[in-house]
Amino acid sequence: MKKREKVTIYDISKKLNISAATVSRALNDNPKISKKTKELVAKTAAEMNYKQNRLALALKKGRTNNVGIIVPYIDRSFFSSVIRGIEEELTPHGYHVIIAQSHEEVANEMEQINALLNTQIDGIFMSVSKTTQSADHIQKVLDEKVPLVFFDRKIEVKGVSSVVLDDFKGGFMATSHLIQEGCKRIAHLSGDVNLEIYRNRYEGYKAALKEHKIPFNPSYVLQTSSKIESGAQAVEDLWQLEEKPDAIFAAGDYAALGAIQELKNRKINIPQEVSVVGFSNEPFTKYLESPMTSVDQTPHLMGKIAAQVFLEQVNESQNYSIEKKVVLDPELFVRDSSNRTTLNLQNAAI
Amino acid sequence: MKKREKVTIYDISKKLNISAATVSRALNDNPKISKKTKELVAKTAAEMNYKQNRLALALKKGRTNNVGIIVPYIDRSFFSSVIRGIEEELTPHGYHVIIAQSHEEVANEMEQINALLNTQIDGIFMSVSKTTQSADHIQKVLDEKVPLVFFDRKIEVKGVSSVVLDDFKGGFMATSHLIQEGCKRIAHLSGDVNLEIYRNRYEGYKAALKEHKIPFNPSYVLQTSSKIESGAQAVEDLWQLEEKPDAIFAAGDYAALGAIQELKNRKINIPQEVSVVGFSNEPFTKYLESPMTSVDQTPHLMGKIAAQVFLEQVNESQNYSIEKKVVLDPELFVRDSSNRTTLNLQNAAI
DNA sequence: CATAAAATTGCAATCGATTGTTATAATTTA
DNA sequence: TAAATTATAACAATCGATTGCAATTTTATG
Repeated sequence: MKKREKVTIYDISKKLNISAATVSRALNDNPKISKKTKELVAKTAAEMNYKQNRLALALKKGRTNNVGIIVPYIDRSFFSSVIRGIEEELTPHGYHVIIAQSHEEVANEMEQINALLNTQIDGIFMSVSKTTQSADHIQKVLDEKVPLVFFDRKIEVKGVSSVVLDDFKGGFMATSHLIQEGCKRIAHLSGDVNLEIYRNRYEGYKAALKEHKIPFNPSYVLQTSSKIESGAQAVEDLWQLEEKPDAIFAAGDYAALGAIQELKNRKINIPQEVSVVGFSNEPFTKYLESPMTSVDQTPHLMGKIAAQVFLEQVNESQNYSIEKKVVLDPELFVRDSSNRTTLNLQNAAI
Repeated sequence: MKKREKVTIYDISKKLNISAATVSRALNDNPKISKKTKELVAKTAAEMNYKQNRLALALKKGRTNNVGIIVPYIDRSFFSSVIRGIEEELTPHGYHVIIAQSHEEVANEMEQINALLNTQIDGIFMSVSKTTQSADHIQKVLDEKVPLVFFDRKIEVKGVSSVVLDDFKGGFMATSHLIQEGCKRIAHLSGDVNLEIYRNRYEGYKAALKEHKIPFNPSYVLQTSSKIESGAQAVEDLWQLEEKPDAIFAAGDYAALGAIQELKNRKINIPQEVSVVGFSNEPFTKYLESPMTSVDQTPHLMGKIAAQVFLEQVNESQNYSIEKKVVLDPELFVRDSSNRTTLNLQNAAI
């Protein structure tokens, strides 16, 4: 078993008795090289099965054509879809995508950032962890003049571009929808308020109530995690109240699912007695026997746009200080869990 | 806005009036360097915020500490879980994980392989696409002596390690379970027989029938895709038969879901009249109002083990020809869609 | 045919770190 | 105190490709 032996431009240059510089230029279609030489080099390179060593190129050019993506967990539907979007947008441009997980811990986030910076990536995409508060570690990225693009979860850092969902609007749409379906006492399961996205959904919820002159009742707002049990627990708590809610808008699909399960336990009809809307449009929502209404975050598109923002940034060459904020529109997928109107129509039709 | 200026060992060497070689050795704790110098260098490096350029290192050492993973789609639950497993196992060893998608096309698979080889990755993990037949492009990887590990979907290539599920056993377990639940006429939705995994599940199905002396009925076997509609269509077809099945074992969860939906359409009780078992244990299966029985492929573990196999391989230094075949045990998650026994107990209890 | 102009190609430095070999300084021994 | 050892550190080549500048060859012009 021979050792791996790679063919270099020097091997080609020796074989043809020309300089490596000429080989390099020929392969790069440099106008200073004659057609004959170019063809000869191309042919020989092919024969010798030459492959450009992109490592050497990267060292010389100072660009690796690798970008890093840091997310809490890669196997979460939302994140893997964003990653897919980024990969599909960047691959045609010759970039490779390196993924890293923070496991929702700032400490890991910092380590991953450092590790990525050491490998000389050309850019970083990230969605901050729940525990991220300060921007100190982010600053290091900026100090190295590495383009950074936040997606979905961001923190405010001057000079950093971001692509996020209009979570306020998402919350507003979801709540307005419930109001239009005739709900008056809408509870909200809010998710981790440490994250801006959840705060915005909450604000959207409040704004929708206000617009429709529905009084805001603080006891209808519970903070939940993204766990199913948390949603079930919330229903238990809510049902201790005198005035039970007639709708639940959860800032996450899992909490919404937990709520639905607990409501079913209590033999409460969905959506007639209580309508439920989730957030994220997780794949499972549409496969439920009675599918769940949810706000879609267009993750694939988010990834693609984040990639485009990055590309714009690297193409503006020297000026790395451009800051672009993209806000995507959410999309409400109305399904059985909140669809009183259509349901009535259906019933009427029967 | 100054240009990005990185600190190199030369900057340190100039500042301290020593050679770059000494700086390098000092940083690497080489015994030939005095303690004083080491401390001085370490201190200065920290002060100057020096970061080792792993690119230069990689060029010198011939190792990038990057590995590539090629999967059909990264946002499929199974694959993203495997990727997570690989990432978590390799990150502590200083490796970075580059991901690439084949979109189920050999052509893309080849391109991605070439692109990865050009970037000089240290290894490749892959799950072949449905359209992959020949091993020509795989051979290129071996020719370059790059360690390759197949996971889940593989093709037979000498010298390549693999980590797969015991799909035969999975099919056998699923079918045996149905038989134990009292089913006699078990249909099978087989998935793309071009892939070994589906052929194995099918074989497992047949073996279980045989073991329990249940006659094999070819008209109970339909080839489906991994689409929901495909499963629904299969039920339509099966219900044309004289003797309707009393159970369905689908080689994929989506086909199983489609089957369940169509059965419900036809007001057929699950599991009493027809029991259903899927394969993959997709997240949605357990969130269905009546959760679906499915065979779990332990993707996270599969990723971790694939990573371990890779690590063993690179540590065996020169000998790249070791070939390791790991076969993981599937796990059957019995849920409502096939659980007649417990259901009866429950009913009895009421 | 000589010379200027244009077209090709080669030389050598560079990117940043590593490492075998050699040189210098410090320490020990006679 | 001089010679022999040993401990430190410097030199220079290397990994593979790129590129400014110089050199050479070819073609054009007078």
